[in-house]
Formats: sequence, C-alpha cells, structure tokens
Amino acid sequence: MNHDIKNTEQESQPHSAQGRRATISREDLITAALKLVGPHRSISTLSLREVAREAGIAPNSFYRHFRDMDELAIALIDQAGRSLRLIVGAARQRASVERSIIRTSVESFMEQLNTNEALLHILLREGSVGSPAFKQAVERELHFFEEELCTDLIRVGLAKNKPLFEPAIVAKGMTRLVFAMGTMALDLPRERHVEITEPTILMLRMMLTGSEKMAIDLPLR
Amino acid sequence: MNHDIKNTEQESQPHSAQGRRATISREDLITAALKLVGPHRSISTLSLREVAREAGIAPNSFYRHFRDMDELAIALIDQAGRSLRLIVGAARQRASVERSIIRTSVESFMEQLNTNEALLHILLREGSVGSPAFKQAVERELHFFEEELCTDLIRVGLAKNKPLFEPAIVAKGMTRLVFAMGTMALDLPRERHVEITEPTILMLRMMLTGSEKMAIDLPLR
DNA sequence: TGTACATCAGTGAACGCGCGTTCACTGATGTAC
DNA sequence: TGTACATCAGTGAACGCGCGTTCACTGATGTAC
Repeated sequence: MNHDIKNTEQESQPHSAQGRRATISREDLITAALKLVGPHRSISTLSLREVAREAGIAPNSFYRHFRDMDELAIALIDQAGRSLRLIVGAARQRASVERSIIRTSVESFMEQLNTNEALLHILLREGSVGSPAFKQAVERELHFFEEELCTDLIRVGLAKNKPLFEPAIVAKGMTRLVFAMGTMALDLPRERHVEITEPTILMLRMMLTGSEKMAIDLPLR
Repeated sequence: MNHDIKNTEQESQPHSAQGRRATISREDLITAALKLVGPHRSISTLSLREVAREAGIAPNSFYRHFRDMDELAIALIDQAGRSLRLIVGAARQRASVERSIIRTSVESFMEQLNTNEALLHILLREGSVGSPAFKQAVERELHFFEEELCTDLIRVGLAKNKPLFEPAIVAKGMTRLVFAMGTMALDLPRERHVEITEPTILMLRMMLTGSEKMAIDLPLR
C-alpha cells in the first residue's frame, strides 16, 4: 500500500515511472499497420494477429499497447490528419497570391499520395467505411482542413479585392472534391496522375470563379 | 450421348432447359445481401454463410448461383447502377430549363438515399474499398452517369446561350461532388439531409457559373 | 397416360484455418533501502 | 555497492467461433418414348 501514486497516463514516455521498459512501442505497431495496409487495403481488414506478426510480437502482447484494433486505427487516422495539415500548410506558405494557391496545394497533395507512405491513403479511404468512430475521426481531420482553407480563401479574396460568395461552402466543396479525385488517383499508376491533377485544378478554379461571380451578381438582384 | 445440346447460359430463365426448378433465385440472394448491408455496411464485410442464412439456404447451396461473394457483389453494383440511372433519368425529364436541373437532380438523388433500399449506398461506399473488380464496376457506373450529365449540360448550355468551358470536366466534378456529399448524408438522420442538400446545390451552381464565366473570358485573353 | 431416366438445386457433415481473447507465467528492468 | 522487491512488457498454450470450401447424397422436376 506504500508509494501508490498511480501514473495517470498523461505522459507518452517510453515507460511508466516503474517497471520494465517496452521493447516495442505504440509507434512500432502503428508503423507495422501502416506497412500492411499499403496503398489499397482498408484498415478494417487488418487483423490484430496480422499486425502483431508484422511487428514481431505475440498476438496477446498487442493488448499492452492498444485496447483493440479500433484504437490503433484511430491513432493511425490522427497521425494521417496531422501529416496532411503539415503538408498542405507548407504548400500554402510556398504559394503567394499570384503563384496560384490552388495549383500549388493540389499538386503537393497529389505528390504526397506517392511519397507519403500510406498515410494519406488512410484518410481518403476510411471516411466511408469502418466503425462510426473511424468516420468521426476522419471527419474531424477534414473539418480542420476545411477551416484552414476557408480562412485562406477569405484572406486571398480580400487581397485580390474579389470577395467570395459563401466561402465556407467553397472550402468544403474543394476539400471533398480533392479527396474524391485523390481517391481515384490511388488506383492509377503514378505517371497518369496528371490526368487527375489537371482536371481537379480546373474544377477548383471553376468553383472559385463561380463563387466570385455570384458574389458580384448577388447585390444586383 | 443423345440430346446433348448444351444450354449456353445466355438466357436468365428461371431454370435451364432441363432439371429441377430452383426454389430460390439469384435475385433472392441479391435481395438477402441487400437487406444485410443496410445503409452502413460494406459488401466486403458480408460472409457467404451470412447471406445464405438470410436467404434460408445451406451455405454450400450458394455456389449454385454465384461462383463466390465477389460475383454477387458485382451483380449488386450493376443493379445499383441501373437503378441510379433510372432515378436521375426521370429527374432530368421532369426538369425543364428554367426549373433548375441542378436542384431537381440533387434533390431526387438525396431523396432516393432514404427510400431506395440500400442500392445507392452501395455505389457511394464501394467505390473506394473492395477488390479491383468492385471499384471497376463502380467506376463504370459513374462514367455512364457523367456522360449523360455531360450531354445534358451541353444541351442546356446551348439552349440558354451560355456555353460551358470544359463541360466534361464540369460533369465529372459534379458527379464526384454529389457522391461525396451523398456519402456524408448517409451518416446523418433524415431530417438533417437538408444540411447537405443545400450546400451541394450551391457547390454545383458555383461550378456551373464558373465554367460559364471561364467560357466567356477565355477568348478575350 | 404411364414408366424409366436425366438433371441439378439444395443438403448435412466434415475439413482446416485464422481469428480475438483468456490465462497463468517469466524474467528483465528499475527502485528502495 | 549490494540486496530484496515491485513492476509489467512480452509469452505460449489453449479456448471457442465463424468462416469458405469439399464431398457424396437426395429427391423433386421435367423429358423421352
């Protein structure tokens, strides 16, 4: 009953205050899962034993790190979302007002589909399948994304003196469109991605142009 | 060796030229599968035994009708696609040039999400998951849809004397957007569908307006 | 009309498999003194 | 520094389960004559 100060789990240290140090970590399991899903598999088709095998531990050891596969899946989605925001944040900083923000963002998004080992694929795929908790996690990441895009759109609109009609809806439409088109790109070989990228850029331009036009026309009615 | 004229399978009659009549049909199995997937499950999570159970036959009897679950899934997708084209075809006929074709189509699409027992859900969901054969089947249906929409857009554009810039891309963007937004609607209760429908209509209007504007601006450059 | 026969949809039992989860355990690590 | 002890990440064996698939079968239906 002595020294019973329980470690309240708020730290993601490699080990608790006492006890043996872990030889594999949550991160290792996430990495293993990431390797297994590849660009085409859904997380929900991964089995616990499969991930444990890939990570080189006994199946039951899995429970030392996650309550179940759903918990691992959500960790994966979180990580994917963080990575997405980093990527596009960087792209936005590179883009100036004239060097089209649309083209830069879409191109770096598509670029990442190839390089960023399966992280983005997860967001693209798991939004429509899997447990409600999954979907909610993906929705949350998309929402972050939309909000950042929305403030950007407003800012650029003011700078160009071309305010937008319903910028929040423009942001949502753009986000969903890019994700839908990105999902298509996943099934194409890399060299054909341009067949997706260019139409996508055009679609976004159309939405933007339409929104500008509607903002002009609206007060006239 | 007599009367060896083999039935070449081209007919989908209730039974072949000879032999016992089937007590359940391919359609019955499709119906059972449809009932099981409901609005939220993916076909790929259905098991053969589950479908057989629902249809009231022994598991091995399944093989009398389909080679495997993939074959049933593709039959489902075909049926869903046919149903989709019927629905939107009807919507388009109702819509005149003035009574917005966009609003009519989107609204009837969303309406069908509620009533049309799980058929549309399948197209919305299975595009990004499942075997390559699945995706290809869904892609084919979407393509049909895009082409019909494209000819419509061109026709209406000429009638209004507002030709479009890249109508094929507009059609593709609209299709993907409606499907992406429809997927979101599936996770909302029916009374909140309007939160999806109205923004979707706006997004499509923006794309259309943008495309018109770009068609006007283009020759000026 | 009656009889012999071919067809084949549906069956019951059995198979081997991978799964998630549990249990009591082991033994390396870190801590208290 | 040395010793006794607590912690707990990882283990091996076992469980019951639902799965896809196979096999030899049954018996109702339809056909030939």
